[in-house]
Amino acid sequence: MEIFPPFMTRLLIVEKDPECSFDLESRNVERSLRRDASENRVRILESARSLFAERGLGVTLDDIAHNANLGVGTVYRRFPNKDLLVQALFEEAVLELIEVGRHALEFEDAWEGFLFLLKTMLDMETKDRGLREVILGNDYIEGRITELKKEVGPLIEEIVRRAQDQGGLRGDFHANDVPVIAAMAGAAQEYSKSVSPNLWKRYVAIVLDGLRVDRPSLTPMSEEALDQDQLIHAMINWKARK
Amino acid sequence: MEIFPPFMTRLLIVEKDPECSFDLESRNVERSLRRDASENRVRILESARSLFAERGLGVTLDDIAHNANLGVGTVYRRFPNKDLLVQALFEEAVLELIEVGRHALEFEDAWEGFLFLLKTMLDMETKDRGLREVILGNDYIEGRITELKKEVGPLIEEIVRRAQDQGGLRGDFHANDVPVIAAMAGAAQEYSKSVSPNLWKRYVAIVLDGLRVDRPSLTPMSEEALDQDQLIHAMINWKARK
DNA sequence: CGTAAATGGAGATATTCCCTCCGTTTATGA
DNA sequence: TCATAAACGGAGGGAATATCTCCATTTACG
Repeated sequence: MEIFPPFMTRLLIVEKDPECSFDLESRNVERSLRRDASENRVRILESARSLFAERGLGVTLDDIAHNANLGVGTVYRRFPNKDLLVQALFEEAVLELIEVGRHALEFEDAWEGFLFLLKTMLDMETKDRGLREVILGNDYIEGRITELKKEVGPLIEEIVRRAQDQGGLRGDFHANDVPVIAAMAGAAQEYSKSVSPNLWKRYVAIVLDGLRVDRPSLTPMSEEALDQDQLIHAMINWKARK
Repeated sequence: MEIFPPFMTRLLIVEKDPECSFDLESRNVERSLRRDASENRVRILESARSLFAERGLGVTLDDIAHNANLGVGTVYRRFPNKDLLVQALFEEAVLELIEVGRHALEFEDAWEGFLFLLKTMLDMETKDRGLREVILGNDYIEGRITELKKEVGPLIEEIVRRAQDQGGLRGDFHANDVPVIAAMAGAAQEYSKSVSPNLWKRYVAIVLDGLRVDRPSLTPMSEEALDQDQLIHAMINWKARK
């Protein structure tokens, strides 16, 4: 009687071994899974991406399964725990963040570089609550993402130093202020997103005016403040929670 | 700035019957409760005040009971639901907020008045997470507190207008920006409180520099930025959650 | 002291989350 | 085409958490 080991072995490598997973192309993954399984894996990732972005890492694998019109068993078979799913989804985003930092260093005008960094970073982190939690927090990301995150700090330090040396950025600013500012922008976003999804930019403009040395003039704010009605709805929709 | 000044006597007024409670003197309430019951009521309120301040309105009545070394039954007998407890505790604080607004209007220098308002308000709201949730949100406060909150808005509008007329505050600022800024300060506080409880002031200083027209110089920041180690611990202690 | 008031906290009820198990369906290569 | 391993769905067990009640006991006080 014949046995069919190729299936088993390849599957095990692709699914379980954290060392190798990064070297594998998605094509390999698709080949080693049955067609339906491979398609469903993609649907899981898409479902997770959108739910994480909208509601943060707190969403359950059950939520993700239902959102993808799949049974929970299917999701748990593919991603035995949330860490693996988070890693699969956010590694790329963190890499992109590093790229953003590198690019910010290439600006001739260091203040412009700093601006680029902050705005791009905050844009990514306000649009995607999951990413924000990955960057600012410590849950579900043991392993590779934690390592990648360590590369971001020194880049920001360098960007900040350049901007200060050239006299654009106030001297008492510190690279470690960046994550706190990201947390603040995130809070503005969470508070107002139901009525004005880009309102956070208004407050970033204010903060940037507070960071600029000898600013020539006030930055015009692109977003209008909330009106009375919007504020009331923001209050109602806002959930504080733990 | 005292958040809960002549505390117990006022709170004891509000016992059970919403219709007639305001006619009762605190002495009557004390007389109508047995001595031990009356003492325990105070202990419940103290326990709730400290837990709400620390962890927000999400704490359970069971938590509050245990923290007060009382049985949960005792707490539920005195405050059948959380709304009543929240109302008993925070009505006073909201009244004080209104007082702060009125006082801010008395400054000759309207920018100084605005400064007083924002700093005092944020100080209260960062020290007391429960108060922050009462002000920014809508849960547990149906009734009198909701009514009181409506008085705050117009005061802020007046303060903002004065400060803009006198040329200190940028013209595109809006009274409705204040709660969003409070949410941001709260986020900074939640993010860093475990390692640097006053760090939020650093970011308020930056924001204020961004709000001031023709600022003479940058405001010196009273708080140092987090160092590497503190940032790591802030990340670890930070819980995103819903 | 007698009695009504007050107490404590076990536990009923409900919800939510995590994850497994297994009967059924499906893809696939022989 | 068909046998078979892979994959699927989702009911449901178990753990955690919250809310609120009940009542046997204890306590204050006229």
